[in-house]
Amino acid sequence: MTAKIFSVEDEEALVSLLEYNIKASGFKFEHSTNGYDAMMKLQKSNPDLILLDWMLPDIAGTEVCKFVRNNKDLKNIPIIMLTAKGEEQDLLSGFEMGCDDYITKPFSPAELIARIKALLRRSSDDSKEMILSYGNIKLDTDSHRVYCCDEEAKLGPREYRILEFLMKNPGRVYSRQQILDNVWGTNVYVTDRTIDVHIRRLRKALSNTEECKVIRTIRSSGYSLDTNS
Amino acid sequence: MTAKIFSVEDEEALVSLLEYNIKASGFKFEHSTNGYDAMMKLQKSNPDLILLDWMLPDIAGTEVCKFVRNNKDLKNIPIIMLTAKGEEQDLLSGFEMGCDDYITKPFSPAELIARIKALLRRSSDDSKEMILSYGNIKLDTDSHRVYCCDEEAKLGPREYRILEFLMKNPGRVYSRQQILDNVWGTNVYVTDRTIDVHIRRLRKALSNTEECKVIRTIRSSGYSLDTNS
DNA sequence: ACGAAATGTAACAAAAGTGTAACATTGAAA
DNA sequence: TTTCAATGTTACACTTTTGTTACATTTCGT
Repeated sequence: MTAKIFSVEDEEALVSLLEYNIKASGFKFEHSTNGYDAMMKLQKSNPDLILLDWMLPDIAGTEVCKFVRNNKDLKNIPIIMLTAKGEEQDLLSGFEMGCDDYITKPFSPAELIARIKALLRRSSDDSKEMILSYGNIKLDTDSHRVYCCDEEAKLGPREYRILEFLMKNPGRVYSRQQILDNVWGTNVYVTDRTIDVHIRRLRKALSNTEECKVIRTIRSSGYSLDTNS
Repeated sequence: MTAKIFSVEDEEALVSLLEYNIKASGFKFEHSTNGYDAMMKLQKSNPDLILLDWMLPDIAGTEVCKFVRNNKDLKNIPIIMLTAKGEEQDLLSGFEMGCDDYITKPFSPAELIARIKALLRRSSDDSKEMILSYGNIKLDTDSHRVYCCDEEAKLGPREYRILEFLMKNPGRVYSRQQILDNVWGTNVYVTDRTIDVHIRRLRKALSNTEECKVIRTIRSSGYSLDTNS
């Protein structure tokens, strides 16, 4: 039952850090030092989670990611990408490629382990493709499409992630800080007001009918997916 | 309630910078200028977070880190290490030692504070969802909704927090000062009479039926959640 | 019953929180 | 390159909440 983590990473020092911490947390550990080797080994290994460095000596992380997502045996394995600091632009392409989370180097093992556990938890109780739904809203995590009263709603990536996050616990109130931590990631400096604006955009996109107004404002606390009472 | 930050740092100028910014952000501040002193003081201090310079006059930061991690009372305290720029090697050893985050000198106070807050948030993740109930009153901390005789009661944020506080110990009498400290926070100066007004508003919002009148006044002592005798 | 202290009530102004639109920036696509 | 979509920030309007004050009412000891 112990999960297996597969890392694709060329920096030797980092590999031993990863191996040490991952094993210390009770997971199995395997790894490749380059992309082609990874693609070869992954088939046999069939791990529960992949740690993927975005900059590999041979090919880009995107390629490995694409390979995994196009392989029917591997496509549902969660991927955490490791990026160098300041390469924020990689993040979006990474998420578009189908990565589930990211972490910037250098990072704290505690945070990495926390993210690994979070992802494993998520992927174990989600069956591969999942359709979250609440009221008249449906969100397909597989195709990243959102339907509102049977019409497709067009959301930007950020709005999509916010909605996905809120839909995991309908009714629950999340503070702006919690939304930031979960959608943007920790150690990202963004004004609280930014969330208001994205909530506004989300509401606008989900305003086909009155029935669709499902984002509640809880003054001085945050937002939740709920009837507006 | 306010977190205590313990810094281990020998550069005097940096200490005052730290002290100023940390206090300005509402945290308590303590510090040592060397490793041995720190190890002595930490036991008694029991802070919520440690800021640890990696280069100390007497011993290496690793030693202090190791000491903390091996001490059962201190082992769960998050540690942020301060390193000089470009000493990537330190980072790895630091993380192996169990540090939770790092920051390179020189750093911006804003970033430091942000990281401190992020770590504190993570370590005190008290997202316990529960439904408090007393008599005909139900309070759902998850959705921040309050029901009185099965109807939803609309409370302002302050009233909500007062009720939540009172509901944690039904029957117990709290003085106005205790309510102030717990709902408003310490170091806030507000007239006692303000509480009377909020209690009034709370009662008004919870006045569906006679059954709902559950806030008792204890003359010259305070209020409690209780049957009105 | 009387007076003093404590509490209830209502009204008001200030402060805080939120909604909204407009703008600047950035990266990706054409 | 230009163009466009996504994003984050800011400014302003608007609403709700909040704390204070003044006055009414209650409680309690004498």
